Amino acid sequence: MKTLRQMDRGALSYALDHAGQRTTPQREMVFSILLDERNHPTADEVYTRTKSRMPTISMATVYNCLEALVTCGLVKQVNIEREPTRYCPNLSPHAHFHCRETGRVYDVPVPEGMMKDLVKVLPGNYSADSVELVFRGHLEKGKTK
Amino acid sequence: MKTLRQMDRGALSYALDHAGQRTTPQREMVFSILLDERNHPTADEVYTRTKSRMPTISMATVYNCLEALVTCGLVKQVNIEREPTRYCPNLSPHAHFHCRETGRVYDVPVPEGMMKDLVKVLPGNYSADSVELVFRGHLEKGKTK
DNA sequence: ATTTGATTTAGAATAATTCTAAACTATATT
DNA sequence: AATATAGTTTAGAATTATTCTAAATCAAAT
Repeated sequence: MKTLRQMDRGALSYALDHAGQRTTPQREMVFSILLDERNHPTADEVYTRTKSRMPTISMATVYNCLEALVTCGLVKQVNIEREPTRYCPNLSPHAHFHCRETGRVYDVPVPEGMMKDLVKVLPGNYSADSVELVFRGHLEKGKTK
Repeated sequence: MKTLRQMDRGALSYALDHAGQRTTPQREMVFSILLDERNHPTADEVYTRTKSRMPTISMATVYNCLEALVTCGLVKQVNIEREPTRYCPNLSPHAHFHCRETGRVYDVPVPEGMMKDLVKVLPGNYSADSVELVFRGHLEKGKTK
């Protein structure tokens, strides 16, 4: 895919505008890159991919764009151990699985309502607005995914 | 508490030995510091506290000791967002709650077997050896803890 | 047409962590 | 007990992801 679909473009402009931010070619491109290959790239990987289509973009701009996308809620940051932050445009509730062998991160869909149920383990005076569930391990041979 | 309790000392020596590592004054001190105040200190905080009782210790040694404790299974690393790694000597299954206001991290005990149940959301070819559950939010006024 | 404010950019700065190599310590071996 | 061996500690340098800075660019509003 070379460019943002109309639907995604609309969602992007709407979300950015809602957060008081402008829609720019760089932000569109970075968002497009994230949607294009949803393998939880790092900022550096996003930079490399973006640069191939928009050679003048800088690393700082990639960070700026990613931050803008996170701020306006279209992208989630995924931090695993001390590794570089990864970026994930999957907005539906899900967990993450981190393969120790390949280092890859996979989305794991969770049953409807599970994330909300988890919050119930918290004592009454704890109020959570985000729940993060990360598994670490390895993929059994045979299936790669 | 000024020094390691006999029980903890034994557990430490046993665990280190089991991992092919020696029991040293520095490792004992760092372990003692972690057990003493269980508020998920960063390496830097551990360094400061340790230095007050063992002024010649170096930062590198603190990192070495923490790594040794993690390797031999007595301490867990807790990574929240991009903040410095924190260290937690609580070995029973628990979740973490990260207060956005104070930055503090709290242990949240979870019901028996819950962590194991969570693994069931994974597809068959995913094999997890660790489960991490982190809540983020704030503490309601009134109770501080 | 001009002002204003946001965005992009390159490069410098920051900060947590890891690495390096020398000094030290403890254990094992003679 | 003396020596060799291997693990540990130490200070400081190196690394690296990320943030900061200030100038240049751009777009919207007056």
